[in-house]
Parts: sequence; structure tokens; C-alpha cells
Amino acid sequence: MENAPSLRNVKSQNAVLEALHQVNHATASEILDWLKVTQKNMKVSLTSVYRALNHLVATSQVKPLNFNDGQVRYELNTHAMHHHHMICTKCNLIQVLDLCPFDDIADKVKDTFSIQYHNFELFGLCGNCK
Amino acid sequence: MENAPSLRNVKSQNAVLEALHQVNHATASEILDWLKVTQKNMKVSLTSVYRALNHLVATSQVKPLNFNDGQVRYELNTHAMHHHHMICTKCNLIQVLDLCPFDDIADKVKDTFSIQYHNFELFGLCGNCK
DNA sequence: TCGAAAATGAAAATCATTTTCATTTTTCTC
DNA sequence: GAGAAAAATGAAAATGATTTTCATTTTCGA
Repeated sequence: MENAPSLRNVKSQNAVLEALHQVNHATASEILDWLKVTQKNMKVSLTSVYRALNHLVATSQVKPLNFNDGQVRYELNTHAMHHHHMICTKCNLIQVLDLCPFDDIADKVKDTFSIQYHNFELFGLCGNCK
Repeated sequence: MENAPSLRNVKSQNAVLEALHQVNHATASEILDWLKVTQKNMKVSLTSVYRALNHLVATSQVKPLNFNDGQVRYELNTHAMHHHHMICTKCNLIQVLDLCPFDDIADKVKDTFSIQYHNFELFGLCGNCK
């Protein structure tokens, strides 16, 4: 009989995925905070969160985001959750942008590049700051 | 008579702009290396490069790029130089992408967001790695 | 149940970037 | 021009996010 697929390391990865379902564009330490509050019986360290995130990124389940504020944020890399962001460079407001410019382009590069994820961010001044 | 516009701080900023004309998506320390080689009479420190970059970003002359490798890269934020990137997540090859998905979207958000710059990157496997 | 392989957390290390601070350079005023 | 105030500079220290190390614990197949 085939062995069941290994469940190794999957517990912390699942916990991180669960956090990312709840907390949008979360940093590693925001994920840890969320886990501490909601999974009180589970003991997790920041190190494990980083390790889980790195694995999830390597397997294209999660994508990293950079809002140019010195920390990496993470999002689920699923079609259903797909969206982009507008980041205010003055007050750091993050707004979700449901438009995606990508579909057009995917076609055009698909012969030479196998896309795992893409990022698209607008930086500028939000309505209050401009 | 009006005072001439201040030239303060402009020397290092100009040197950095010159470097960015020559070196595409350069990191701060790559810029410093370039300045050391090409501007032998000019003494510049990494600190000054960072300061100049921060000012150039704040004034929208330069935009920061994140290729998810732990360092920030910089590019001129000019229409003429405008392009995007495809980053291979395995071998780190960076390819220039001349397609831009942006023009469409700019129109749609222009009433609520004053855009300073935008980033668009594809992450995946290049032709050799896939 | 045993043992190998992998996962874990705490602490230390790393490394890009920022801050501090004393010094030098620039610019404005007289 | 000379002198003073403001800003720029570099070196070194500080910061802070992320990774690595390493000793211990957990998992899972045999």
C-alpha cells in the first residue's frame, strides 16, 4: 500500500495559512500575534512562523508583498483571494485594488516564463493626504 | 531679486541619479561601488547614498523595487525608462518586461488616489529553470 | 517500541538600513 | 570677503527584520 503523504511540518504551515485567511497582508509577527490569541493551546515561535512562510512561498501557496516599509507581508496566493494594493506613501493607508492588469500579460509571456505569482502595487497619496 | 534655488544636497543626489542612469535596478551598495569606480575624485559614503536615495524617492524621482531577496533596488522614475521585471525565483535572473499593464488602471483610480509610482513584477521560473 | 529523520524554540548571528554625533561644507547676511 | 547659521557629511553605533545554529523534542515508518 502507498504510504500516506507525509504530514510533517504541516501543522505550523496550516496554522499560518489559517492566519492568512483571517489577516490580510500580515507580517510574520502579526501572524504570530494572531496565533497566540486564537490558538492558545498551540505553542509557536516566530522562527517557526518564518519557516512555515518560507515553505509556503516556495510552494506557491503564499506570496510575499513589499510595501516599501521594511517588512515583508504575506498573502494567500489563490485565485479567489486575488487582488492588489494602493499604499499611501504619507500615512501608510493600504487600500485594496480589485482591478488586476495581469491577465493580458500572462498570455504574452507564457512561452518564456512560468509564472508563480505577481505583484502589482500603486504608491502615492490617498484621498485624505493628497 | 529671488534667491537662486538651493543647491544643497544636490551633489550626492546627482551622483546617485547618474549611477541609476547607468546601472539598472541597482542596490545602494551597487550604487556606491559604481561611484567609487567612476567618480574617483568624489568621496561618498554608503550613508550618503542612502540619504540621497531616500530623498529622491520622496520626491518621486526614483522608485524602489523589491525583488524579494532582502534588499531594496532603485530605478529612475521617468516615463522614458519605464519598464517592469520578471524575476526567476530559482536562479534570480532578472528580465526586463516592456509590457505595462498600468495605463488602463491609472484612469480608473485617478479620482481617489494620486499615484507617485507603481510596481509590477512577475515571479516564477525563467526559460532555463522551468 | 525503536530509531532515523525532521521539526521546534531560544538564542545568537547576519545584514540591510537608519540614527547619532562630531566635523566639514555651504549659504546667507553684513 | 568674514563670520554665523543651517545643512550635509562620514564613521561608527544602533536598529530591526530575518536566518542560522544547535540542542531537544516530535513524528512516523519499520
